[in-house]
Amino acid sequence: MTVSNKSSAALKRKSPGKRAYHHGNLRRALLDAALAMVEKEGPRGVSLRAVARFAGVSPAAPYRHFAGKEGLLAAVAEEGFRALESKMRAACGETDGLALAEFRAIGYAYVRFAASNPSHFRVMFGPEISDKSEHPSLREASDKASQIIADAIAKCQRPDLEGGDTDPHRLFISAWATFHGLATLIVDGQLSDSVGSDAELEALGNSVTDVIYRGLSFSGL
Amino acid sequence: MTVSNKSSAALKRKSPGKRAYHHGNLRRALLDAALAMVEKEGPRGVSLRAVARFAGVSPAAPYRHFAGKEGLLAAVAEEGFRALESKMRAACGETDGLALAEFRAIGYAYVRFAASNPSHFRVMFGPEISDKSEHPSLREASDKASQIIADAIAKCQRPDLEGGDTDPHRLFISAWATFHGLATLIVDGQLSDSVGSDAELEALGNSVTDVIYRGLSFSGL
DNA sequence: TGTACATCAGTGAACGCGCGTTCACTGATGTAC
DNA sequence: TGTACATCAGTGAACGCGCGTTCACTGATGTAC
Repeated sequence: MTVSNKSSAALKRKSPGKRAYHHGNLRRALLDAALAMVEKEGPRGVSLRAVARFAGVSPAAPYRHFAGKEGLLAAVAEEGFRALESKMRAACGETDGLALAEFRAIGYAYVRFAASNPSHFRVMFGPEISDKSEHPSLREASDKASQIIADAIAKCQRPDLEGGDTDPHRLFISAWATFHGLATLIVDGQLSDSVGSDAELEALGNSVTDVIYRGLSFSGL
Repeated sequence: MTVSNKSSAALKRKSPGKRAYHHGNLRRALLDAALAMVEKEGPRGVSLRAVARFAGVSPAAPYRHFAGKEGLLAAVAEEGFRALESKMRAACGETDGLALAEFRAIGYAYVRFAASNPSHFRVMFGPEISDKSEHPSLREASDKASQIIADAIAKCQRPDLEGGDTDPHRLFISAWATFHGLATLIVDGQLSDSVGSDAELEALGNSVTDVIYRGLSFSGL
């Protein structure tokens, strides 16, 4: 996280003690700093000045890389959605390819992503970015991540089963809501009594994913 | 919401045009103002000065009624938990008393509360109140509300069924996470495409509650 | 290889602003006699 | 019923602060010749 991201070229040029005028990879450093501050204060507590200070740079420097405060947060969120997408894809790939296994892997990946990256998660779903449509690449990243869940549901579809709601969009939302709810409760610390360890998180994640999968099994899936 | 809460005695005393030195029910007015501002800006965007301004009162006046900004927000949250509890109880009371019906009624009441009172919901679960244990009456209100869900789950318990996780606490969390997830997605506007109308909200609420109930039916409930 | 120069990524001072909280105060209220 | 007075719920000015953003600037970089 706080690893120096200076290019090796930059490292060769400078003696390590001396502060460089050019940072090397300020954009990356600002994103990391923003994440660190979200962790401490929550998304609304982030100030651009503090992020710059944290990165060891003047208050005006971030404007070379982002349109402003909201631009920085949108970039953080976008990065988060991309990471979430790749985690879900990876989890999917580790299964035997059965629809059920994929579904469970995706749900658990979603929850684990939130638990391991609470700052990202908060920015991704928080109210700080007032209008996502003003950040098209963010919107795109977010859509691609949702699509994975929707696809997994579609893949589970078994029209031979009966009973319950069969509207695929509502079933998608049911699944998403469950993953998202557990993720949110964890990130907001509402379950700190119940998820002290990784093992407990896993037990809980599996249990919840089980329940929702079984619920969906009745609904034409 | 913005109804005047002056006591009738106060109204008798003053001609309506004249600004009273004493407000009459400033505490109530400040809570309402805070809610209105959360609606617009999110919980972190609330400022005590703006709340006072909104209530037509000087910046120092709120300190007669609350310890400070966090005190005000804690009072808002506490009020929210009490309202949620009473909604869930009322919804429960309208059923025929069967465990299943109660469970569904409670879940739907939870989601509808969030959809109708997004400001309250955000403050109740947001990170603004850094440490709930510093506000004992808030904690108490929150615990009483959770207990209703936990009790409903316990009432559903049917030890004759087999399969799946049977830890009651994890099952409680599964149910809560699902209700909470749907509520959160709605409040954060993630589902604005899907829940334009009350009818759609009801369909979705029922669908999700169904899914989770059916999932739980497999788990010793 | 050396040099002139355009471009880029920073600086740091300054702007106007709204914030939370404290303070001495004052006007209204209600109660004891 | 009238009045003195304690209490209460407000006022408004002031404090020090950190914020987002703009601005003219300067030092570093890399490229063309």
